Amino acid sequence: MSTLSTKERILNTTEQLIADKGFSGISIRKISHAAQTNLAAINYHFGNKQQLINAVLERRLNNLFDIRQKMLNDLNQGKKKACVLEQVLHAFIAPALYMINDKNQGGKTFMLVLARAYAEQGEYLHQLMTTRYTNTIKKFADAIHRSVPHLDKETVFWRFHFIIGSLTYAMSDFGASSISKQMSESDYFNRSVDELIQFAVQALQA
Amino acid sequence: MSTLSTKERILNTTEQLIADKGFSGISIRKISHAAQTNLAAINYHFGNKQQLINAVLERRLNNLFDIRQKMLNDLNQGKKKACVLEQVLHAFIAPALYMINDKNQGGKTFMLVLARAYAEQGEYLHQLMTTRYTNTIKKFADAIHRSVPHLDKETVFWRFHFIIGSLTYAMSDFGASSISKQMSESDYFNRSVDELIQFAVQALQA
DNA sequence: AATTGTATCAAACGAACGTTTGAATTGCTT
DNA sequence: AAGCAATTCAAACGTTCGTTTGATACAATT
Repeated sequence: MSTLSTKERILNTTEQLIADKGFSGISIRKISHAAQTNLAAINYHFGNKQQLINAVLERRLNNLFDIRQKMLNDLNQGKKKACVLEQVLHAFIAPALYMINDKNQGGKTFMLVLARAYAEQGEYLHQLMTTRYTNTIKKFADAIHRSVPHLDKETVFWRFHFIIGSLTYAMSDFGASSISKQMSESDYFNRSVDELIQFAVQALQA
Repeated sequence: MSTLSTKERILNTTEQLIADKGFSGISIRKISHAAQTNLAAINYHFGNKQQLINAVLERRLNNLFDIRQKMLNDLNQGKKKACVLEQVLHAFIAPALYMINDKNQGGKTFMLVLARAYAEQGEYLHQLMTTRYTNTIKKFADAIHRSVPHLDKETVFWRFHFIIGSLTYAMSDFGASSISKQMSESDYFNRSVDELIQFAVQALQA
């Protein structure tokens, strides 16, 4: 427990509090108390509140997009032309949903954080997508288009957009886990990945 | 302008401010000032801040679900057995997106409010869906299932869920309107409705 | 005209907020 | 052991927040 540095403890605690209470439900006072540190420690380590929030988001997003990029690269390694739609979508969707099972990191917690961030930190996320992660996103859009060449580029763009929406919404529900309590949690995850990918495949194959 | 009652002015102003700044960006001080009324008037008319927010959400949602229910009823009137998937989805999706063009009401504004509410007022929305609007939602799920009887009920449930996610995400983007500025606004809306419905149809027809 | 209920207003309340400051404490290097 | 930088801490700053209060203005009814 206490092997974690103060900085890491603040990051983890902030992530958990955002997941529980939302961005509007946190304060650096609550965070510092829950992280068992001092009020000023947050400003010392992160500057101010917004920079702390940014750090929480970027820590996980960097990891998520790294994994996505890696999985897409592995797909393209064998054949450069042919792209199986199902595999491309899997490389995009699965890392997001499987972060949840990563017990070492608070993956499930971050799913809720990310879903909330789409509404409450939209500007900052949009900025990230159009700068740091834009290359990866473009590569995925290209790969999808290559796998369904009969669709025009604009339609692919729209549907990829809708799929991202479905994924975001699904992630949000995982945190809330408001439906179908009859399954075990891991069954629910696996089923979600399959259903979401099948959903996306069906939506893209006209 | 001033023909509106103070109560209506407060509702409209609150809606606009939430769309602009998010739920965490509003205060009853800012609202009362922007609505050109007094601080205490809000508590007088609505009780407290949360009840004001609830009133903003319910005013539009009641209208939205009324229209959805009506359109579904019109579909079922002719034939009771056969349901065309495309029409059912249209009855669900179109009212949400066409609220945007309703200039009399601040439809477009509310789209942003609703998208934000999914993340920031999740508990209250979920409560609304499982109480006041549950009948309408069930009827849509049934109608969809009847139109794709070859899919098992659980798959339909999942995919309907994903479609709601896509719709929510799309609505959120309308407010932000961050993409494809080349089209006119109404063209963009109409294109969105068509693309989203086609997307949903494709996703549901295995 | 007097009365009654509705609506608006300025003022004040305590609480919680983000940030800053300067002193204490720790951990590492010399 | 001394010195130095990195870290932690208690305390305070000014601001903003939601809510309450009691007085005032308005409208409708008797």
